[in-house]
Amino acid sequence: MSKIAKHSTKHLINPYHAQIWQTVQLIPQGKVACYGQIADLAGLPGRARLVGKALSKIPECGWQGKPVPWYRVINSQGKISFPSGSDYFEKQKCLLQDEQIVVIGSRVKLSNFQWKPDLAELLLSLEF
DNA sequence: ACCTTGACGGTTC
DNA sequence: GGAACCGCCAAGG
Repeated sequence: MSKIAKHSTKHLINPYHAQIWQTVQLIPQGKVACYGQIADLAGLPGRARLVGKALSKIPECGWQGKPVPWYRVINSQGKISFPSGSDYFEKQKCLLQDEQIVVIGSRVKLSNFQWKPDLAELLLSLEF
């Protein structure tokens, strides 16, 4: 019986990650958000690095039936965090440009494209 | 239980 | 701009 408990623990969804995935799903298309911004909105202030971790572990099929737009998350300097030239870098850049977001080099102008949710919007969509 | 790693952030120079 | 430095703290070894 102890065998069963051990086995199931390993496959539980990490609640921090789930919360982050859910928050990332709120970023509207055509907008971007910073790692730290997502951490704050997800109720995990100061844990930007955890957001990166969570994004790297998004399930193949998305979360709760919806895709997680990981590519809309960039760092606080407005830059894509992958090393320029890497596969992920190029992929993220393409996906952003597909949404009419202007990417120069590795930079997006936050003053033009950063998502700024208002209070009402958050209260309606967040369930925690 | 201890140590290292990070898709980060802010401060400073 | 950008590079160095430090704070942060969950995850994985």
